[in-house]
Formats: sequence, C-alpha cells, structure tokens
Amino acid sequence: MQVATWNVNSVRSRLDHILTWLDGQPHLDALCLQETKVEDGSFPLAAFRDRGYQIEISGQKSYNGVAIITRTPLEQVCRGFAPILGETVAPWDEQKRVIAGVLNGVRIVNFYVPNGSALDSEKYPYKLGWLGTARDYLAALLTETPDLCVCGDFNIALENRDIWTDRDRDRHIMASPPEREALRSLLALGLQDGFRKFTEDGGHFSWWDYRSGGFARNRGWRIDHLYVTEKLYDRAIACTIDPTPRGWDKPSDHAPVLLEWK
DNA sequence: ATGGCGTTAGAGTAACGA
Repeated sequence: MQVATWNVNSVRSRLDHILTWLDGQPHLDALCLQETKVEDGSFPLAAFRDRGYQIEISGQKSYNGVAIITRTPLEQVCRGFAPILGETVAPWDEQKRVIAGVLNGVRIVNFYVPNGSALDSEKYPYKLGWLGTARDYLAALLTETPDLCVCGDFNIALENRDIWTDRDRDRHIMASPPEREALRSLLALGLQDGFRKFTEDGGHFSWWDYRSGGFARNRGWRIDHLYVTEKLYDRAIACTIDPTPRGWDKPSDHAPVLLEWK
C-alpha cells in the first residue's frame, strides 16, 4: 500500500500539477492534500472524479483546507477533531485542518498543522494547543484502530538534520524546542517516522522557500511527514520525497512525500 | 534585511504562509 502527502498551496492553482503527478503514480492508493484553500462548494471535484479518483474534502475560504484522494472509496470519513473528542473541541475545527478515513483497514489521518507564524505571535500558542488536541485525537483513534498512518504538513522540523541551516534554530518557527517537544509527545503514542527508517543523512527536504532561489540551492526544511504505528513501520519498504514537481513551472513550495508498505 | 515569492480576496493593498 502506498500513501502520499502534499501541501499543494491552493488546489485550484495546482490542479494541473496534481493530476500530472497522479498520472505518474499508478500504485498510489491515497494522496493527502493540505492547503487546498477553497470552500467545499467550489472544490474542483469533477477534475478528479472524471479520472476515476474518489475524493473526500474539508475546506474553507482562502485558508487551510485538506482532502484525501483515493482509488477505492475511503471508509469512516471523519472531518475535524469533534467527531472523536466531542463538542468541547469544536473551536479547534473552525480552521479546516483535519480529515481522516479508513483504507484497507488502515486509518489514514491527514493533518495540516498550524504554521505558528513567529514565537511571539498569538498563533504560536495556538499551534502548541492544536498539537495537544491532535495528540488526544490520535490517542482516541488508537483505541479503535491499531494501524495508523498520520501524515501531512506538520510545520515542524524535528531534528537539526531536517533543516538546511543551523542559524537561529531555537528561536525559529518550526524548530523551536516547545514545538519539537509537542510533536515528540504526540509521536510517543507509538508513531515512527517512515522517512527515517530508510535515510539517516540530512539534506533531504520537503519544503523550500519561494524566495532567494531556495529550491535551486537546496535550502529547505523537512516538515512534511508520514508517521506510522509499529506494525506498519515494520512492513514499510520505501519512503521518498519526490522533488520533481517542485521544479515545475509555478510550483507549490512543498514536494510530495510517499510511504509504501507491504 | 521589517528584504527576497506566491495565493486569496477583490480592486489597492493586506493577510498569511514557513
């Protein structure tokens, strides 16, 4: 089974890229998208359905938005935290950042973790609080489905080897110790990084800034992740970042990341 | 470098991303 995650920075602007890339992935079972940036009523559903794909969406105007594209129907589709954790967490669902479903007995969770903006921004504690709620959500899901694949744009580089530069890391959004600690606490539920099963060295990134020729100089960050529970981790046979679409005309600033298990 | 680029909303700039 193959699952991929890709922050496309607007599904409408990136429609051709997404379809072209999908055409080159005949064995892909699920593609999790983030930052679709469109209300559900304006989502280009037909472009996917006409090509035989199924798609489940959860979006809003202008910001955020997630979707899961599959070849066979996604089961037990669940949008946001509230269906699992109850109405007390409903405020966290105002921003559309979570969609999940079950495919071949595996629960696939698609997260678009808040960026946080800067350490002195009010968005920073929002990001940490969101990650705490996400941890509670995954803990609840684990009691129902033991096999979990949690993927998406986490907006966190967990280790120094996941960042091109070592300048001001501790004070930088996406690398600060509290963010890393919040992600580690979530992973401590029993999730492992698919990418690091196969690749130990640095210099592998999933996001490059549009500015200053970040991609051409490979000045990037590895912030898009596929985390899996123990059994799936043991069965994993490959995890790769595909930088190809990042080099296309008018690209997303993120590249897709794929995980395959038997 | 309060820099660099790109998207959305909506009509000139502003918010946001990471």
